[in-house]
Amino acid sequence: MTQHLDTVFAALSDPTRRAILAMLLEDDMAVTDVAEPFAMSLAAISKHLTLLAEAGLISQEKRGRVKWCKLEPDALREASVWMQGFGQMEALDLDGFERFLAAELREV
Amino acid sequence: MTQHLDTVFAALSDPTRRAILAMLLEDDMAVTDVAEPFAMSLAAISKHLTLLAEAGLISQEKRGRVKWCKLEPDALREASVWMQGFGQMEALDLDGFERFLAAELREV
DNA sequence: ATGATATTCAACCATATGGTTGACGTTTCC
DNA sequence: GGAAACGTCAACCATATGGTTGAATATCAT
Repeated sequence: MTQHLDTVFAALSDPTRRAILAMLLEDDMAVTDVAEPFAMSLAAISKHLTLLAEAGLISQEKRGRVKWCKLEPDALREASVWMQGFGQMEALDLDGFERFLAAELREV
Repeated sequence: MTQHLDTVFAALSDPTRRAILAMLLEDDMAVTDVAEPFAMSLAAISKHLTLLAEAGLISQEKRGRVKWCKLEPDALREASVWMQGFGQMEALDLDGFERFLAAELREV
């Protein structure tokens, strides 16, 4: 599990990859279309996409000669949970965290 | 802003650094005490701490010959906000977080 | 069949990262 | 003053990362 966090956070640490994720938020895209706005080679983008897929942040499905890239937002959840823990807890106070969560969930 | 996100996510991508952050959740610590549970040199831990400080995730204050390290959880907020942008975050999983944190600390 | 399109592969390069060791400057204590 | 504790610095090493280019592989269209 912590190894998975390694790859997720490493994937998020590059601005190109974060921009790609933001683009995929709008719609699924082919590799070539993902690459279009960037000032770098298609091969470089292809590598970035492979990395994102290995981190589970996107999935790729090949239909014909086109490989479609799809955002997988659930992969961010584990990392988000990890971070939320630091944001809300003053000390290692799981009771307090639990109370916070209960309140948070009631609001939804 | 995106440059700051680069350094925050990169800092979080290393398991040693995440373990250090988890330790600092409990209390402020001196560099030597942070290093104690790890099977690596003090110099290596010192470098990790420098990186965490540069990312704003911790602050360091020298009092006498001891340098105290303090968690700065607010630094995670920008990154957390970015991730929330991908929405569809399901309810936080408290049990999962608790298990994860225990595992993270055990790994040291 | 030919040619264009979509994507990856392989080799290469420069730089960053994570670790080591040993020497070094400070601060504390006796 | 001298020794021990705290921490960093500098040099070094191996590997990872982010990029390039050119060739290769599939697929589609004519």
